[in-house]
Amino acid sequence: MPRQIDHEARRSQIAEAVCALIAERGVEAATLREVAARAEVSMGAVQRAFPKDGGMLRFALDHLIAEVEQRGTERIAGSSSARVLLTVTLQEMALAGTDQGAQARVWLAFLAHAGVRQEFAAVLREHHAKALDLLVWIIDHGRRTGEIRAGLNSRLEARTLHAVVDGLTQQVVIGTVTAEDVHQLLDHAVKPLWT
Amino acid sequence: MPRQIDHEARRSQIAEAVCALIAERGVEAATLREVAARAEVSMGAVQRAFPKDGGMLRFALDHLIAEVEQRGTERIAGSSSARVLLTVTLQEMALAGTDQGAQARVWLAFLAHAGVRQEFAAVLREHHAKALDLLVWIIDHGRRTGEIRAGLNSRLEARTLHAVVDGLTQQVVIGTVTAEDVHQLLDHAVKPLWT
Amino acid sequence: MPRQIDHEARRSQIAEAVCALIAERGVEAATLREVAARAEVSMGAVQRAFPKDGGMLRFALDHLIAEVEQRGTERIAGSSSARVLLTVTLQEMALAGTDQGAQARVWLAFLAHAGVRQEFAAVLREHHAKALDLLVWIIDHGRRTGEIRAGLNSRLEARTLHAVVDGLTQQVVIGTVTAEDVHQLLDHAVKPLWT
Amino acid sequence: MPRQIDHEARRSQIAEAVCALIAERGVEAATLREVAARAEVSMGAVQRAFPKDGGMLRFALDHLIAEVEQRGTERIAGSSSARVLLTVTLQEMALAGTDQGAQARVWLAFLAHAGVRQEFAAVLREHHAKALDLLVWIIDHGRRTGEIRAGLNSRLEARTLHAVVDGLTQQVVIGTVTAEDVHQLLDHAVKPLWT
DNA sequence: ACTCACGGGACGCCCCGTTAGT
DNA sequence: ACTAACGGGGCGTCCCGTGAGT
Repeated sequence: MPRQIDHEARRSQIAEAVCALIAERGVEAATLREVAARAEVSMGAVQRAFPKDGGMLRFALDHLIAEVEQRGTERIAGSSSARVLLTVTLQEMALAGTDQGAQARVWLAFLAHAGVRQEFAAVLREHHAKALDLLVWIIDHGRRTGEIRAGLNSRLEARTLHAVVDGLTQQVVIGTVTAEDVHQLLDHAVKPLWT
Repeated sequence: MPRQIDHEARRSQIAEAVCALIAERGVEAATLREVAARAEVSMGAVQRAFPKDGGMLRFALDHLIAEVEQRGTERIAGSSSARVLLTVTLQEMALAGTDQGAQARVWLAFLAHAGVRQEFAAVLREHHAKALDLLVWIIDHGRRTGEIRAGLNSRLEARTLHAVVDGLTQQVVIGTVTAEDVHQLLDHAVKPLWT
Repeated sequence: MPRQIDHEARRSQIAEAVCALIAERGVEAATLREVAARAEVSMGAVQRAFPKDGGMLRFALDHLIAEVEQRGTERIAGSSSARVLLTVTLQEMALAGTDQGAQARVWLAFLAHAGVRQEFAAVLREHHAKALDLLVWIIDHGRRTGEIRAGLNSRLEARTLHAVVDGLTQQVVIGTVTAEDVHQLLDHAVKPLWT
Repeated sequence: MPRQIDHEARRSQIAEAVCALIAERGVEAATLREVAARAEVSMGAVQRAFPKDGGMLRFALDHLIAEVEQRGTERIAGSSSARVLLTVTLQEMALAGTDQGAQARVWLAFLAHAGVRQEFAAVLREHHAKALDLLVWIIDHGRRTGEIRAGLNSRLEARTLHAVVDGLTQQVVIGTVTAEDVHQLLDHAVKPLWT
């Protein structure tokens, strides 16, 4: 079924274009024409890939999430230290890497979009839950390894940390923090957890 | 002098309409026509109030910020306890009140918009700085009153707390936390500060 | 009744403005606002002077015609030579004077307008008839003085000459003839008449 | 190739509509919307045919000129008699045919427009020169065939005749002459030329 | 008498998603 | 599979004539 593979690749290619467009000019700029031009593909091809217009945006969000998750997964691969796991995960979640400005902007764009379109909020909630679970798991893991203090509510800590990274993403976008600041602030935020 | 009009009131009225529209359908829905209809005003009146279209959005943001700031100011009026000051301020900053869902959505919309339009980012940065300074001041105040532990970097703490409230605003919008959750999480986040 | 006089002066002043506007930007530019601004008068004053908008244009046409006629009258005053009378009259009718470019343009504008608005055509017809009668009278006068050949149909000659000057006005406007050319062509056109 | 369209035909169709509109309500009535409606075409189609609005009017003028020229060419086809050539040509130039009232009005409208818009004046000048050359050629031809008297300045005669027809066009528009009058006047105007 | 503000209609333009015809 | 052409909705803008209020 070779066609299917091409199809998926095409969708990814388009999703990239969508994200690029959103990063540059906002969600509303992700129109059929613009996307086709940016992806260097014919308009017809885009429509074939995404019969419904909304589907395109939706897929782009999924694509973005997958991208972020994979990037995080890669960076923590092989680590068993809770400290490393937690630090790296939070950094990745904050989208504060020097090459992630666009991603952060796109993320925020989707977030705002979710305020207005239910289905996107649902996707975001799902991702949020997954990320939260990961943090909880890491904290629990740290407790087991002794790196993290016992006697704290791991879910509560995870939620707080998640809030921090989300807040930092915003600051990255408006430009009040640098990647370095983010690292420093995250270090400070997790400090109370270490034994 | 002919027909006298309170221009500022008119602008505020329009700004309200703009925010309502953004809350419901996003920044892009805040077109001249829609705004005029929503504000129950003629299109011509809107244009007279805001000769340049961009000015309207910009003013709406200023209006929103002023609204939020005033609401915060009112709620902390008369308090001298750092604990109360800090708690209330953070709650207000998080826009988590049960009647603030719309405000939170609008805020996020502007945030996303700022990712794409420099001038909005500047406004947001300015507000951010102001809020941060307020937090720093409160923390320092708490230190003076002995409510807050000495030996901590108040700016660092303030930045962290600010990040937390920003993150919580997001969660309010996508619907993963309730107002109550926010209060609880904020309490937890500030706990390390108290003596 | 001093008020009435002022009123008439005001109307003339406005008519001048109307003509200036038409000369520069066409009939459609003669709006209430533009006229008021150009005449350095308040909009209200213009409306008081011309309750109906159409009346303004109409008056301006009358004004223009009066202007042209007076100018012609002045230039032929005192002449009894048919040759002079005819030559000067034709020159004036052609609106080819070096300072009459604007007048010619306005004239053509009204002409075109008359193609679309009956009442203006009527005014123009009336003026046309008057001018024609004048030419006939001059020719007959010339015959009586012996300057002009007998045995020609004066009305026919007058109509032809009128057509010539009208055509020349057009050429003045589009810029294919100079004032000098006009004089030369008119001389040539009347040559067959002289004894 | 997708849907094939004869662009030139479309443009002509639109030009017709433009002329019809101008004939009825003046140049200013030739707006995108009106033209589209009159040509029974969508606004988008008009814009595709004439990306710049000004181009539409300009093309309409070219179209009108071509129409007039072609009509003249057809009527003189096959004639070698200078008398016929000249008479017919002048009649056509005067736009005095019973079915040419609209054309005459449109012509005048463009003429007035040219007083205000340089580029139209240029087109008109060009057409004027061409028509003049034709008249000169016919007169010279008549001299060669002996139909027209020698010893006259053909250019001067041509210019005079041109002025006459232009003037007659005006009179057609304001309604002071009939088609018959025009023929009679033209006959009279050319009489001096015949041997 | 004057002027600011008004409501609104129409303008040119942009560009959207779709369709029809290779 | 591709794309030119489509119909059209909606944008911001302009500015008109009118009227309410000094």
